[in-house]
Parts: sequence; C-alpha cells; structure tokens
Amino acid sequence: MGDYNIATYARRRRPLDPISVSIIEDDHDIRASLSLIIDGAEGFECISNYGDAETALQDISQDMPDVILMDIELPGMSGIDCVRQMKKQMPECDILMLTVHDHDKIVFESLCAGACGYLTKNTRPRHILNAIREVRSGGAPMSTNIARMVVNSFKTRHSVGLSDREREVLSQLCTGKSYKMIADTLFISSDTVRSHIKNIYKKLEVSSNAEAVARALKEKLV
Amino acid sequence: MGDYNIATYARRRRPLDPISVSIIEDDHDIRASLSLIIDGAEGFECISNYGDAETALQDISQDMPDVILMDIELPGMSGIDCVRQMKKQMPECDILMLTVHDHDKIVFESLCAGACGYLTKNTRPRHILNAIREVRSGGAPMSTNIARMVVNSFKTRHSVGLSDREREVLSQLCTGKSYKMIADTLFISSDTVRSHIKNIYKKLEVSSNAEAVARALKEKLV
DNA sequence: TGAAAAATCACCCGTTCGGGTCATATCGCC
DNA sequence: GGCGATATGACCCGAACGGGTGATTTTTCA
Repeated sequence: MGDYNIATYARRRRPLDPISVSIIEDDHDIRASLSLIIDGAEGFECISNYGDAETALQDISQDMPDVILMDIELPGMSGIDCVRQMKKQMPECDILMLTVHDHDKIVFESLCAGACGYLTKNTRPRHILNAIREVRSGGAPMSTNIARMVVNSFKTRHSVGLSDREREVLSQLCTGKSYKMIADTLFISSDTVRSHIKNIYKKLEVSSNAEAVARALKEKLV
Repeated sequence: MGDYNIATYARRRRPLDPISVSIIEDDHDIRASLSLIIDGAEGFECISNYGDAETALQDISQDMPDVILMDIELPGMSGIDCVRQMKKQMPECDILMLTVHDHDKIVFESLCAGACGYLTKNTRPRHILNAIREVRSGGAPMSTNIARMVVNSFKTRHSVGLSDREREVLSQLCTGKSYKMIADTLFISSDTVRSHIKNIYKKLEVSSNAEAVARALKEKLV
C-alpha cells in the first residue's frame, strides 16, 4: 500500500517517463511482436509479459505497469476475470483489451469488469501506440465498430408497443414506487394504476413488479 | 417514404459522393465557420444549417443529410429533444453532438436520444472532419474525456457492502423471480431468501422489491 | 361518422410480500 | 475463547399485489 502510493506519486511527478506496459497474451508470436512494437517506440517501455492470467496476477504487482494489454482467450482464467482481479490489485492501472472478439456480450462484460478500452486485433501498430497514449491521458480508445456498439447500447428502445401513459406508469414503477404513490404522482386512482400495470404485464409478458422493472431497465424501454 | 428509400439507395450506390452535412446551432458565427470548414474540405458538403430546432425539424427532411451536427443549447426546444424527433423522421441519419457540455447527464441523455457521437466544442476543425468521416463509416466519434465517461458508466460498482450471498440473491431478484423461485434456484428455504432480502433492503435503504431491483440495476451493484 | 384503442375507475379474491421477532450453526478475527 | 458478521430457518400479521371481470369516457384514425 505504501509502495503503491509512492509509485503513483512518482508517475505523477515525472510525466515524461516512458509509459510502462505489460502484455498478457497466450500466443507467443503476438506477444513478442507487441513487445517489439512497444519497446521500439519512443516514450514506451514494455516491462513484462505473461502467457496466462494466473501467473500475471501473481507477479504483476511487482511490475506496476501504467497500462496492460489484455487478451481475452487465455488458457485457464479468462482475460475478463483477470481484469476484474487486476483492478482490485491496481485500480490506477489502465487495462486495454486487445482481442479478436467483437460480440456485444464479451465487449460489455470486459467494460463492466473494468477495462478502459477495447481494440480488435486487426488494429495497426501505430494505432495501438496511440491508444496507449490516449488511455493514459484519460481517454477510452476503442475500435470504431466497438465504439458504435457501446454508444448504441444507450439508445432507448421503444420496441414493445406500450402507450405513452403505460410508459409513464412503468417509469414510475422503475423508481420503486407503490401503486398508491404512483397514483398520487399521476393524479389518478390506484385502481387505474393497477389497470395500466396489468396491461403492461401483458405486453411485456411478465407477471410481477420486479420482472417488469428488470425488463424495463435492462431493455431500456423507458 | 419512396423518396427516402431512393435516397438511401443512391447513397449506397455512390460512396464517392461527398458526405452531406447539416448544422443546427444557434450561434451565427459558429454556424458560419462550421459551414466554411465543411464546404472547404474535399469530400464534404454542407447542405443546410439552422438556428433552432423547430425550423430544422420542419425543413430538414427535404435536405436528407448524411450527418447532422447538433448543438444542445438552442432557443426553444433543446438539441436533445431535437435528436429524438430527428431520429424518428430519419433513422438512417447520423447525428453528432457538438457542444460545450460535458456533464454525465447531458451526455447520456444525448446518446439515449439517438446521437451517434459526442464532440466537445474545443475540437479542432480537422478532427471534426475526421469525426464526420468516422461516424459515416460506422463509428461513434467522441472526445477523449467523453469516451472515458461512457466506458466508465459500464463499470460494476460494489460500493454498498453486500455479502456475496446477498449479491447472489439480489441478482436473482433482478431477473424477476419470486422468493419461492429464488429459493429453489439457490437450494435454500424461501424463508431464508426472505431473510437475506430483508438484510439487503436495510443495506440499500429500500423497502420494496421494485425499489431494490431499480437501485441494483441503475447503480450496477450486481 | 363510427369502430378501435387508450385512459379512467371499481370490486372480489387469493397469494405474496414486508416487517417484526427469534433461533441455530459457521466462520473469521482480535 | 468469544464477539461479530453471515447463512440458514421458522412463525405471525397486516398491507400490497396479481388476476379476473366489467364499465364509462375520451382520443384516434380510417
């Protein structure tokens, strides 16, 4: 803990130090070329690399890198679980996923675990270096298609054919209010609220309060 | 509708056409310089610009731009509401927010409304042109700090001191299961589930199913 | 104009939920 | 060894909820 603070302090005091990078990637060739790319560039330093998550988790706190490049498909523990652990050990460290996967689930899980950026493996060397610089200066570098995926995930979907009033009631429900409280807020009787909610349940194909709230929030219906 | 499809078809067939851009921005000077920047660049064309949302909404369907640059602070209807309307009229059109605001709420509201990217106004002219190109090729250009803000919003927070078992029960609750169903899933009695849930309520400071689910999902506790 | 959809309200009935209280077993930690 | 936190379980009670049925009014749209 003491060491940790000193390291952080040193990094802040000497911003012209090279950015130190660790690589976690099971393919030896890719690991070697990433290493070369980073060490060969002005202002970057590859201080360690690992072929699996377990070894990395054990040893990386000695390295204290500024940035980690993380593959997802590793033997044993996945790169995503590894991110979760790493972030507990070193919350100040920026982790960039560098992987072939570009499916929603994997991308979002990585970001939830604490990754600060997400590059697909076809990214050119100079773009990788740019991304490392960018993440270190407070950004979140992503491949273009990943960025769009991330931004699209915010879009409110109105897929289910709820009426305006029903959406209004549902959004009240999502604040955790009781029928009575919703009724008071919308200036209608609580029987009317019940009536709306029964219709909402039918349209959402659910049968309880919690289920409706869960669907509404997960699918961004409100 | 017919016109709309023809326009789309034409755009897809002739990718070398300049990218057509409309600007919605109330400051005349900024509007004029953006116009100049875009028209002065190879491969771009500024086909229209508006000083307020209402006029834009009325007339822009004639312009059918590929990309819209949208300010947020407009006289009358806000840029965010304008995005919502525009997206209904022209779902294929990419909208980039170009504004001074960089507060969470405004940024996320913009993206929920359907914006495909978000640039802060200190963005350099050539970066604006890059962003337009990027959004047109399926990306989601954002200023670096905005990107980090967006990515951070995914992070699972474990701020509230729930025990592992409590988190497990809560995550079941968030799927909309009844106490009985959770009990069966976790192989415990439903009275135990109730007991856990009562403790969860205390820790989350809530007093109902819906409220707990809402907090858990909104604050990403599970 | 006239049918369909949406919004409003009411009542019944059985089930689930929320709050309270209490008890036991286990685990980690000082 | 004992204290606190956690996990497990039970019982009671009243309030809230879910499902069904039915009715009136307003809005919408063809």
